[in-house]
Amino acid sequence: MRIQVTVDLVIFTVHESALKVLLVKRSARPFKGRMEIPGVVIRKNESLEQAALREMTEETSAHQVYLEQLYSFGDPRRHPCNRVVTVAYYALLPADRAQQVSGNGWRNVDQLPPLAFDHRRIIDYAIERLRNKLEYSTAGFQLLPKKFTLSELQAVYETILGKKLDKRNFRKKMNLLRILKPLKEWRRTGRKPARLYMFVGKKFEKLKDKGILFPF
Amino acid sequence: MRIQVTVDLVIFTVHESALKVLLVKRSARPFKGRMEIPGVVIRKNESLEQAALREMTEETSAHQVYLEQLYSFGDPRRHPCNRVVTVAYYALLPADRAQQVSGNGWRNVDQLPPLAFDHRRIIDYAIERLRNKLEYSTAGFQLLPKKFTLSELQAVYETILGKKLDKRNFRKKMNLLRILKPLKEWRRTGRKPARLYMFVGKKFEKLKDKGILFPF
DNA sequence: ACAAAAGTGTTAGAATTACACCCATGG
DNA sequence: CCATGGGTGTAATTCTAACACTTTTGT
Repeated sequence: MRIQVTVDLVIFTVHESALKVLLVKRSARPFKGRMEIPGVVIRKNESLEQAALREMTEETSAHQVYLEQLYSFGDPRRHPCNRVVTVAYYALLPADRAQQVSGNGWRNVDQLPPLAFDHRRIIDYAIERLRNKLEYSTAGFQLLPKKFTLSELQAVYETILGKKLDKRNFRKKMNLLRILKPLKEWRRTGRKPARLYMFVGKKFEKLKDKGILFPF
Repeated sequence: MRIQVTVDLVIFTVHESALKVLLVKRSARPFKGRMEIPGVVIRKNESLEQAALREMTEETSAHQVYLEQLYSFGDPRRHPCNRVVTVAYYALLPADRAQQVSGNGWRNVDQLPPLAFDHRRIIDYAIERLRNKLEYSTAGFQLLPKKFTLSELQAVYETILGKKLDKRNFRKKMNLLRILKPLKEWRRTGRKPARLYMFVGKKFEKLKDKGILFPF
């Protein structure tokens, strides 16, 4: 039977204390003119992940990003005309690199416009996954530039989890984890200069496997 | 481009202190004669989940089972002839109902024969997911009959996690969770009769959302 | 009476949580 | 000199993990 397989991408970033996703405007029917998340039809000789990376690069020019398969959506009525099964991925783009993305596609996840297909549901599902992932992995670091302050890191956690965290407990925990390297550099944007840190763990490390959990 | 979409099923059960998966023998090429996990090509008007349920019923005659999407595998070389993207699901079949499955397809996950395609990898991935799921959900209960003893429940946990648990701590935790209803029935298979319990939580409840975690 | 599995509490250590003040800088 | 965000420690509580003996039954 004739089925089209696509890969759709929920690309997250955090900016100005808000979790944002990258949307693009549909130029074809159906849903012409509506916003949607970026997607591609997979090619003959590429894997699902390769297709996701290809689309990621096309939309953001970004390489080396955190990218993870989210879920596959295959309801026969999700596309009004054809039968399209989509394998959704989500990606985390550091704030500094998100600024370089051309166009103006970043939308606050709390203020999404009507979207094409079931893309709203896909985004909702991705947010849920991201929240969970934050607690037992180092995904949060993938949303920050290479060098960042502890306040910036905490702000990412607070934004995604949607709640305030205690500054001292947060820092204590980060110290314990031993995945941050303090640099001899300070950021002088606010009043008192803030120390910069680098993430030094492995990119996709599961902290749970080491018996470590973020207790937030 | 022409792609076939299938749904493959990793069906788990626990029997005689071993985690088992249901395998079937391939009757068609390629890999004719090898064992594989059950799979179906999706039909025009069914969703992915419906296809998974259809195959589940076909193989086990079981309804009302725990079924969850696992991951989608789409490497262009995973099928030697065609391009096949498979959406893998995994299911948990209670021990008593697993005995009623015709044929002799249950294999210990520690002693898997060579499998067709990338099915070995799919099973390995499903095991990993199941282990994780056990810790923050009530998935473990789905592998037991409606009524069960605490020792049987503990055995399921020990089997899947691959390690011994402390009996008193295990029971203390189960008490705290308040998801077990003690019955006025006892099982008289061993020496001292063991009290039977029923699971009374919601089927797919995420205990984490209630701030509850299995600490094993 | 003995073997086998059922059942039951306590305690030490670890992790989590709540909480308040001083510091360095720019304006 | 003051407003702003950076930075730091302790104590109470909760959770986890280690540990051994008694009970009940069938043989």
